[in-house]
Amino acid sequence: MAKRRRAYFMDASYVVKKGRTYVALLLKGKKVVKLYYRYDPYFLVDGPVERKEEFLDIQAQKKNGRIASPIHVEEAEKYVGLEKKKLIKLYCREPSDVPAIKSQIPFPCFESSIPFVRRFIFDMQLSPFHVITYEREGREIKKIISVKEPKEAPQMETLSFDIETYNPMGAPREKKDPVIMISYRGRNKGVLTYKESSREFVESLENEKAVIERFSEIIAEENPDVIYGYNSANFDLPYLDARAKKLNARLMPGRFKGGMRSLRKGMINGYEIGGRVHFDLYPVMRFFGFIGLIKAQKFTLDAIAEEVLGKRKLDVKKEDIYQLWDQGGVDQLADYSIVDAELTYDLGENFLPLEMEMSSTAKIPLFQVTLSTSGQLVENLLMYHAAERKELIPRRPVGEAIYERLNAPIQGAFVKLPEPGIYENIAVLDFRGLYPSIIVSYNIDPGTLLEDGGENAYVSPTGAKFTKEKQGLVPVVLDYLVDMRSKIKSRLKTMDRSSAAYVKMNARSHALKILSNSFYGYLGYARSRYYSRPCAESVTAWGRKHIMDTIQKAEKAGFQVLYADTDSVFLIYEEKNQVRDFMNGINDSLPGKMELELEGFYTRGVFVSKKGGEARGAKKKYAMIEDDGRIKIRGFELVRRDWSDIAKDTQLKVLEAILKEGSKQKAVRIVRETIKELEKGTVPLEKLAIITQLKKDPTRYEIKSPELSAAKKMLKRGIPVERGTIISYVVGRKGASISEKAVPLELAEDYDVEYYVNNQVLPAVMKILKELGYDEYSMKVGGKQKSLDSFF
DNA sequence: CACTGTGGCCGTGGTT
DNA sequence: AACCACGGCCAC
Repeated sequence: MAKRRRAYFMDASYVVKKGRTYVALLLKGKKVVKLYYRYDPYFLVDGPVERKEEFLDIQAQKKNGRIASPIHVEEAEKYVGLEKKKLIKLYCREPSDVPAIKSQIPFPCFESSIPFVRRFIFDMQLSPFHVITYEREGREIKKIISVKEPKEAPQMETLSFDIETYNPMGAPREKKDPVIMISYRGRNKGVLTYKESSREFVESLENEKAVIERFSEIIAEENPDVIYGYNSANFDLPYLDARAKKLNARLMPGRFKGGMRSLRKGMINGYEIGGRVHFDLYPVMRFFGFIGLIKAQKFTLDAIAEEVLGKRKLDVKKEDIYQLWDQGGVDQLADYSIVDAELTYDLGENFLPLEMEMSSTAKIPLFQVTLSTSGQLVENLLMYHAAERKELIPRRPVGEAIYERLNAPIQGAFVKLPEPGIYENIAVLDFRGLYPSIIVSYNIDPGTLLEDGGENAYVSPTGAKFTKEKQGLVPVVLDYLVDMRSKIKSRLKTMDRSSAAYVKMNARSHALKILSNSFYGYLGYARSRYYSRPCAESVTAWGRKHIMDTIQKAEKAGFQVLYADTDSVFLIYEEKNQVRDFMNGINDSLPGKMELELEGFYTRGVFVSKKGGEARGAKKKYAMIEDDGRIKIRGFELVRRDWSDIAKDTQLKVLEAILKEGSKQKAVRIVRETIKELEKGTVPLEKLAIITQLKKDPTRYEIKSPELSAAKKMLKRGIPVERGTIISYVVGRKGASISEKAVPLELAEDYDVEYYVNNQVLPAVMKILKELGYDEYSMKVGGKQKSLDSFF
């Protein structure tokens, strides 16, 4: 007797039982359950449809020696561009049969490399965290009746954890060095260890094995849906796993007896916990840093917690941990450990709503979303909607095709050269979501691109034509995302900012923005299934056309156009209403979803010249002050992490003196004072650190550089350095070249005054002070400025 | 192997 | 001194 039930769809995996494939769905209703759905994997063949039965005779040998054959064949019809196409649909016994059978087929195969669980999500049109209504018999789902967006998000149970290890040699060795503490924070919080402590939150157990087993019990008691860690996929979980094996300890962090499994997903390492979501904050923070959502100098827990939460870790050095453990510092260590678990928990709670929205928007289960790149999110969403529209999903490019794409870059945006100087009354107009709005308005899609002819079409400045007859996949999906976001944004304005609903909707708005901003890049991404050079070229060509038209019209209307970059124009105005009238006029002439917006009015702004000298202005470098006193700074050294704080702080003070107070005397005084302090030799080393990431493995560099030289000094001291490590270095006094002088911050003892004056502070401020008529000499010896002309 | 795209600035160490 | 390649980070 079938029972009808409703539950949130949380995650899915698959199992093969008695030679048949079952999708295992993780569902959350009153309780969390795991139920099974019979579903056969399949793929498509572009071959002779009338002889489809012959494909059933294929016998393919798998890697494990077993023979695989298709179990069923049928005809399928799919759209390819604007045409319909007949294909052969071959069903297989289990997912691992697909590549084997495919390799025996002498015709083009499609949709064979889509992971089976994703395939199921597409075909059933599931969304993570949506509510499904289904009929079940025993542990089996017989039918999925509906998938609906719930009014309320599921209440997620969460738990964070962190481990401390004994580390007399610096880095702990998993064969020898024990786990000495495990801290956690969920509904309860605490620290597990095997020495005595006076802290009430510490639970002292008999030995390391008991600590690990007690941790398993705690997880079972708390029963979290999500387990947070910080770098836990690379360190904590593999380490715990290795120790548990060595000690023969029972480590069962999963549900339904699910184990742990390490997996590589592109460049990112993941560690799966069966039946729960392992949410490692570290790769997610890297991703958010990469797309500019968070701004952090480093991606350590300490740095991110400070940036995001305004909280710091306790001050215990990693290399001192074993000494604290040995020398009666268990209480101190426990305090340190529990703060780590709490910070990780707070970060997790902070980012969980956004990741859940990314998950349900991109149709990728949460664990996978935490390991996904922008390209994978867009690709998955497009495949999901391609399945919905019965469109054939294009294959991923391989080999030579990728290199061809990489070797043929696409012309990008237009940037207008600014005239250096100090200006007053600047208005900034910009196109809202320029590239997405172009894609939607001109129906740009690989499938709407017309080969030749075609009457009813948009013609791009490159000559490419896009039909107006049928809306393409990319424009449809993008239109939906952009439209939903604008609706959510207006709803948000009426909502109580502290409510759970607001947090969720705000996260969704963010998720939609991240996704929609990635579509253009994905069209030009060499490894994209939907790569299209004509499409990507048309997007930027239309972008250049619209911004240049706007500049031309602004000049015709009597404005001086100071600067423009991609989607924005900077005008010098006399009356604000003239700017608004001009903008309205432009908007009347724009097609579809395109819109020019007023970004803001600025009372004063600085544009500087390029380093090379001359009067040529520098692009992408300016500072402006708004009517309300807020300062907007772009491109200057002070927004870059690879400049020292002493240079950045001085540059900021100089800009403020000029923009806020209009006082060049004050600006000069600030520079002279900074130089004096540097010469005294009393500036703290932290203010002199230059932060740079090693993007390659340290052995693979062709050239010498200060950061590489500092990295080598770290390696010599046994501090690990690898691709991706972020190096902080100070230029010291010992050595001939700058590289030789570069010393990692933690080993630095002194600094080179000359370097910090001539290569850091002065270059940063002189660009600005040059616009006021000063030269370098006058900064150092306190002489008079070259020119007495006053700007203000 | 590689993190959606192109345009742009600039430091460092090297060559001419 | 002028110029270049490499490499990193930022604007959009």
